Amino acid sequence: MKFSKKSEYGLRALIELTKHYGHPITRQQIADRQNVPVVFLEQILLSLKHAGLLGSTRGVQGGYALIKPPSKVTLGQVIRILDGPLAPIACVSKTAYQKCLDCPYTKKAYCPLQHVMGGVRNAIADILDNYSLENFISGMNGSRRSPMRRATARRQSEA
Amino acid sequence: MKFSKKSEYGLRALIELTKHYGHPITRQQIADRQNVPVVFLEQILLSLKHAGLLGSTRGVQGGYALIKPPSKVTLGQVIRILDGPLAPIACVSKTAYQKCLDCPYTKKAYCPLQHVMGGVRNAIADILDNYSLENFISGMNGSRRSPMRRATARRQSEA
DNA sequence: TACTTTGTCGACTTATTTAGTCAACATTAG
DNA sequence: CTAATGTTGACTAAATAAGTCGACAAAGTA
Repeated sequence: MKFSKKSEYGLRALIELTKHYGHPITRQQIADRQNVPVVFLEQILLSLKHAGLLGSTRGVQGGYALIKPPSKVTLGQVIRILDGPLAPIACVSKTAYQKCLDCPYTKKAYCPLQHVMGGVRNAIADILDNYSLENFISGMNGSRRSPMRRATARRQSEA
Repeated sequence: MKFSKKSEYGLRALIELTKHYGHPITRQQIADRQNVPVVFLEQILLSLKHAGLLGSTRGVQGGYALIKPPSKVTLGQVIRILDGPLAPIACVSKTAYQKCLDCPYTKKAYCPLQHVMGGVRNAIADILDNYSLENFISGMNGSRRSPMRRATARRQSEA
């Protein structure tokens, strides 16, 4: 149940890109500051570009830049681009539903696994789809006003 | 971010074992009813046995049986046995914490990724560690008295 | 123009994990 | 004894993850 390095690096790259919103920065700068392998990072940046989150300019003074407002990009979007659906099993995904072929329960409502995993999927998506890049970088300093609070305050105390 | 087939099959096997709590059933019966490859299932049952959840008797009339009360076994336990930690990144795991070596943020509190992923980990663990096998099989019929309700009712409506 | 800096693309490699399979063996009931 | 069952460890094949490489394209600068 882990996210891949791709997602991790991608999100870390977006920290830098969000900080520099409005100005392009090079892969090399991102790689250095976030300590990720530059040639692997390249792949990731390209994926994010093709998905419409980043723009790029070539040549001297070139680089990548975030082209969507940080408040409009959620971590859920980013992770889906780089890692695929959030759902722990395909038959409870809302963005990439797939019927599970070997499941012995014909009716959705009768499958205990689907029941509980649907809950897990929603819990994950509820956090990640409501957490923007703006929230993301502000979670870095001492601020406690991020939307995380609303979403997890109760749970934190129980877990 | 998926659970492996191992976890899925293991949980499905436990549906059968919980239904037959008190009496051993054979791998073959479990495999047939839950539609999983019998030789792969074997591995899984052994892991669950070594972890202390199942007992077994050999020979004719033998088989596997759940030896812990269904109300005392949580899905979180089972998944940790078969799939490892629930946390989406190792540095937020409570049961298998590992420092992330390439993270540029020296202080835990300053890492945005750790901040949000900690929330995700707690959301997942809160569901799975509070969901027992008893709840699991009762989620199968029309019952709406499972603890899932408390944990996810609000979230469901938002996601 | 030529050169340097940067991004673009596709193919390639390598390691790890997943999802199984197999064969030999141990135990128990009848 | 023997048939049914669990036990163990090694093995394999396919997929995925993680990362590399080389040739090329564009944009600015001398």
